[in-house]
Amino acid sequence: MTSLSRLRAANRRTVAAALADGPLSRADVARLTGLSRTTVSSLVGDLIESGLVSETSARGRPHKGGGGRPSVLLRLSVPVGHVAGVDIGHGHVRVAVADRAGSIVGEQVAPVAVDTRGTEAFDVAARMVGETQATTGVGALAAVGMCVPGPLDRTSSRVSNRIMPGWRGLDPADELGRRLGLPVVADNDANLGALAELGHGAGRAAGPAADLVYVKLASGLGAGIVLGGRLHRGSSGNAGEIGHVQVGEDGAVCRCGNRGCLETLVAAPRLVELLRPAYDEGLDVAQVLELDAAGDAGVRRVLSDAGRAVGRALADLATSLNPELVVLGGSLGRAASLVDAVRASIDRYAQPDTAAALQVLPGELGERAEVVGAVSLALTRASQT
Amino acid sequence: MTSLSRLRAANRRTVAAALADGPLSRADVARLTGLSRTTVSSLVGDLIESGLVSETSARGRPHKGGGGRPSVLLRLSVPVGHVAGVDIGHGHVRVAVADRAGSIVGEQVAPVAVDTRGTEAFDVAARMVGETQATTGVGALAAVGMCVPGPLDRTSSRVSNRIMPGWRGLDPADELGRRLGLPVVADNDANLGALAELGHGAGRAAGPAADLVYVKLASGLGAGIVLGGRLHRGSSGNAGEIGHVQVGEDGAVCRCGNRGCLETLVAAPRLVELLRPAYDEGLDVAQVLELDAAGDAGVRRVLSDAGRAVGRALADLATSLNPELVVLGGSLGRAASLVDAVRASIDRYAQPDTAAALQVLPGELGERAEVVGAVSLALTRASQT
DNA sequence: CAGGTTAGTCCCTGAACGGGACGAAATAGG
DNA sequence: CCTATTTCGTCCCGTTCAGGGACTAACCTG
Repeated sequence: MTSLSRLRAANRRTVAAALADGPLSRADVARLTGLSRTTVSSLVGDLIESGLVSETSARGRPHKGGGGRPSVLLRLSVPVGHVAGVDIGHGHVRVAVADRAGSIVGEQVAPVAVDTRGTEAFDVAARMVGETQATTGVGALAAVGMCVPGPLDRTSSRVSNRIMPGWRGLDPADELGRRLGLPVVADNDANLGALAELGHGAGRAAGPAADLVYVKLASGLGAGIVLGGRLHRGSSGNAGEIGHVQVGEDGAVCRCGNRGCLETLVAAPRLVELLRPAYDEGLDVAQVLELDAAGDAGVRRVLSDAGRAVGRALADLATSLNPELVVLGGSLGRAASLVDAVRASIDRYAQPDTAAALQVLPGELGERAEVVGAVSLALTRASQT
Repeated sequence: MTSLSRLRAANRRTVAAALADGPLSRADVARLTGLSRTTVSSLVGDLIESGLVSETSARGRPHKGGGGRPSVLLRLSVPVGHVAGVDIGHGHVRVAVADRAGSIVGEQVAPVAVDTRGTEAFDVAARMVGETQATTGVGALAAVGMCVPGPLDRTSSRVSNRIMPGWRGLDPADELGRRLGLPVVADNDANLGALAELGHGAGRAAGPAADLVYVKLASGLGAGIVLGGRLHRGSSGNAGEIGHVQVGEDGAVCRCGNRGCLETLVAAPRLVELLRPAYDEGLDVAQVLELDAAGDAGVRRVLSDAGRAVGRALADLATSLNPELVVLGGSLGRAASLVDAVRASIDRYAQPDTAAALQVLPGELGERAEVVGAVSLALTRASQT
């Protein structure tokens, strides 16, 4: 690859990036990119030839309104083919198939006891991908993104620590890739949730270079940290383990081996257990959320205590990072009293200027955040080929 | 600027970057950069003409050892001219003048009660820059970097909050720039300390894309956070305010307006005050460090208590960011019992995998870190013109 | 219908990279 | 000592790329 052809390739990408925002004419692209109309015309010719861009039948208005030849609007062609996203959680497997524009055309969920069944989840996931492909009539997949419920080692991409008992030392992307015969990329749930909310959820408005902390409150507690629009993974891939911040010298022993981890106080199963004596024997998270919405005092108390604890940890993190947005995701992320308590706790404990500049929002994607993030990951991978 | 001339400029920078590592021949540069010998020759011609590169008198060995025309070694010319760094601390002003290679040729310190005297520090700093210039026989300066003891607003570059009573709403770079008639760039002490230790101190070995947290323990407590080799400033420029993490509900009232800030427990003046009743009436930080080195039990107790508190906050931050290195700077950063306590506290409270992958080192630059960072900032600025 | 305006294209120039040939400067070997 | 060989650096020239100017296309206004 010569330096000159690299320049042309870079300019092609510049043009494609300009077109990503919306349908534009060649003249618009020239104005936006600073390239000459001649060059843009040539580059667009290349892009049309390689099928990445197409002319629409619609005509645009001339730039300055008045009379003049109308422009031909261009748009990025949605590349043919599809991708899949797989979300393996602690108690479920969720699969989505999407076209190359990111629109999900088919989705499927199944409850699976992932924690106790070792690698069975990969078999289930592979089967579900095939089924979803079949029911939606989709052909071969270009790539698969995958969500893993725990941190991955940055260099080996293996499951690094004690969080998933049956998976230690496993390379999940490789496991699923072997079963599907497809390229698979994996990342953890909080990171993918962060990507999803940044691109398609509560963080959309914050712009692509935002500093955002996504917190997943569900059976565990983890954070995905986006700084300058890019995921921060940490030097060994363990960044965002906010659930293992210590909040008490003599707290419960955590699955990570420490004592007093925040997660042991606020994980969803623990909250349900706290409430169960006073409510139904079969109380579950969905009912807790309903009770909270209905204003039940006991539930509110428990959720706002949890929110206060999480907010306390987030306040310290915000004081150090000064992000512009915190998104609360996971099954508990939409509980109003929890969100309110997080906000209050941040206002109380974070550095005042930082707290004033910080937005706290519930996630918009709910339990689908991870699979949407997995689809994004797959799209990124697919566009690299 | 056309796209084609931009390409040449980029290649010029590539060549210059290759030469930054050490003296190389044109052929070496071609092999390293992937550019052709012809192109490299042409680019080097440009660079020599503009004075950025020069041929050395030394001759290199041919690439594969054996016979062959010996190569002419090239090196980056140190650009003519000088820059200055100014460090305005709470009780002193320090000025350094350096050549364009970053070697400091003259340095000066004076005690100034900056906190209480408003903008007088700028007059003093301007005078000291002039004096240092005169005594070292240096001509006009290309740029000045400046260290401010508190956070700057990211957009307005003004002093944003209540930390410096006499400076509120001031634009320090503008103040000093007006007095000197020179371009001045400002940043806060922790950020500049981080840059200095990363480039010329304890972080040298970590590589240029490291994740590093520099903690300044002195009359205040702040952190400079470097992620992927770049300073993280936060959405409004308040990142790194680790001194204002809350450690006690009913702690002392802090200058930031909150109660129970970590800074109120571990700032150097507070530690000295704690110790004074048991020691000399005129006890100061330097003596405390001596007593610590000599093994004095009382001092060790106080310093390790402080280290434990700081380590506690750093452990939480590390659990979230998973950095590879923490550098302890500021006047207290070299106190062995404090460093040990920080290390122990991180091992105790941080997520175990993260703690295992994390190095904790005392700063190598001591109280000169800020001025070295200010010089770096000035060099960056000067190379942009 | 004529004049004005904007979009897109064609042709050509100037700029940049890189391949090949060539002289320069050393070593190795006879 | 002389020649063959090897590597370095440069010169010449072809290829590729961006962009300016002229030209055509397509539409609006009066």
